[in-house]
Amino acid sequence: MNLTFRQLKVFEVVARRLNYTSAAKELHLSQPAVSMQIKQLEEQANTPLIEKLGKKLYLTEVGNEMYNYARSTMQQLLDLEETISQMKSLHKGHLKLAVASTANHFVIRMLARFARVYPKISISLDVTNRSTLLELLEKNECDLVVMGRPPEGHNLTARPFLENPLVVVAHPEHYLVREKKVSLKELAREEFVIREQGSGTRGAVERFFKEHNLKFRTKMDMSNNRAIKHAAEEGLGLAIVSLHTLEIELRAKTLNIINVEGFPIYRHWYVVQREGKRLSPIAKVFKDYIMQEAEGLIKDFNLPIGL
Amino acid sequence: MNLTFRQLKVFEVVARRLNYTSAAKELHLSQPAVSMQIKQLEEQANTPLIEKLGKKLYLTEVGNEMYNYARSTMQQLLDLEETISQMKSLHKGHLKLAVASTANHFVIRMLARFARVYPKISISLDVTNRSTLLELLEKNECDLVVMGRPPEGHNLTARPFLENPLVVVAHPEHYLVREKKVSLKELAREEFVIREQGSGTRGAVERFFKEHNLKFRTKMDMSNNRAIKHAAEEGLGLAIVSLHTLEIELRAKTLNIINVEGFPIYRHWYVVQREGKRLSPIAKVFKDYIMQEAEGLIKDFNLPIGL
DNA sequence: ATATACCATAAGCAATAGCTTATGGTAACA
DNA sequence: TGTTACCATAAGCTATTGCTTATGGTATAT
Repeated sequence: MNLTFRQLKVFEVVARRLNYTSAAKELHLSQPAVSMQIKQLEEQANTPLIEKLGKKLYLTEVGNEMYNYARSTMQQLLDLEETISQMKSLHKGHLKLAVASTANHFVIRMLARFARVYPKISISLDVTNRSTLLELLEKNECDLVVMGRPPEGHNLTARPFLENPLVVVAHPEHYLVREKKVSLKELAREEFVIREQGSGTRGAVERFFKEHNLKFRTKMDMSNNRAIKHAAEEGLGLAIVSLHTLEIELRAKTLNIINVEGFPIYRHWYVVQREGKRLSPIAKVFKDYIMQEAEGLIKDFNLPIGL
Repeated sequence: MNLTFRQLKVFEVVARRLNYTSAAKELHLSQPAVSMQIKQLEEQANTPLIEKLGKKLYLTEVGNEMYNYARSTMQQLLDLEETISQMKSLHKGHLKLAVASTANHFVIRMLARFARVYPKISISLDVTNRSTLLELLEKNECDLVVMGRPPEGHNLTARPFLENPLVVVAHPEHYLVREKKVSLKELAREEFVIREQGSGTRGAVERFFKEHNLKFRTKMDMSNNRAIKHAAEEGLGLAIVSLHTLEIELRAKTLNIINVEGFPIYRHWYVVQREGKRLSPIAKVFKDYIMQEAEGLIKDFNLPIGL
């Protein structure tokens, strides 16, 4: 059976009005055009759908079934159109994000504002490490990723949208905290608690030390940012972390920033997507949103760090 | 939006396989044919449905919605086909009947057997009086009617299928019951309990008396057949009823048939439909069924009446 | 670097979908 | 009995559909 939506539409009108001529008017067609559509539909169904007794039209039993089908199908089509149109107009839809652990804090802050503007969209947020992020991009399992500078050669498009200052922190009683200016040489004598090998932060710090021909000594490395800060609080070593993750600790004065020569190391946060990826409407809007708003939002919660 | 079933079908395969070439094979088409259908569907939706990242295909968010829609719609179409095919093959369907009150008894008996043969069909049975039956036919609100001879000039097709003997009954103690043969003259001295004016039975009886130049005196008329018989049982008068309605009373010996000259009056039951009415398959079968089986079925429960 | 697998695009062609106008037939109605 | 309202059918026309084959581009794998 090879129906057309046209046949169903015309049949729906005829079945409703039980009158070809007035159906033709409603459809802005000639009366024979209607007759033909019905005839074709009857040929497809291989059974009469409408019967004429005297002057009046009646639906046959099969015709009645077809009428139900026509209405149901056309309603479904309307629903689909509605859904698509909502998706396009961003009133609905799903946004799949993934962010580096370190970016979690301020991305969530931005998401909260964004979600208030588009209340009907739903969001998946995966907070994970760098290699998993790259994997997600690879498998096209998310729309956008927020992370540090991605490696070359993965067919990724990355746009920096926010500075990511790395600072050195220690617990308040650390002797370097009192120093007005700490040289790199002094710093290099310390031991550090820092993110694991392969993380963006770790890479940047190691490069920084290498550039200055200094040795970087790690006391401990961990994949959990909170744990790193906690270790620093406990005096296990100095920590080098993104300023954006320090809000609470600075407020609570459980950690202090050390004013080191050459610091903060300015890295950047990037919005990353697969090259050639056609973003969903909502993803496109979110990307624009963070590109524009990031600076302002961060300022709102940045604390004076005296640098 | 003006989709075609073809587009949906092709899209369904592509969305399922996420591979144009293999979809083309499944559909026995060339690969460009598939590309074009998808392209057209995307034009209709005015948004991409499938995206290619590297070598792999992915559904966009809207594409996923469309996929759900396509599957649902195609499933509905299958259901419709199934329903129609069942209707055609008589495994399903609805039979709308109406019968004269007097015919109720044996029609139900036939229906019971019929329903056993076609267990999945449903039946509406309207038991009502003659004028309502004609109205139902007029409005095409039933497939078939079983009644006495219908009047001319209603554009009806009527076929007699069963004799309908009208007999005179009285309660067992009535003095005429004992008579071997009662003349019409004797009968005419009696008063009768009978169906209302306009009913088939009443018409036939009045015509019968008129033909024999006798006066027909009614004691009481009622539209309910059971009430008529009950009145006769109570001795209110003689009743003239269809033999087919007497099974229980004869068995129970609460009424006796009086052997009157010229009785039974042989009338007929007719299957009636609107002229030109296209019967549904199941109605057609039922009509054939009662034309063939009526005699045999009636014999099964006819009682000897000693005529 | 080359081969391979896959999709997009273009050109061309036959079938038909989808109308239109004109006309004919029939039931209802006055 | 003619008139009216309605549906069916026929003829004819155009735009579109739905393919095909040929070809080109690109990401991945070797």
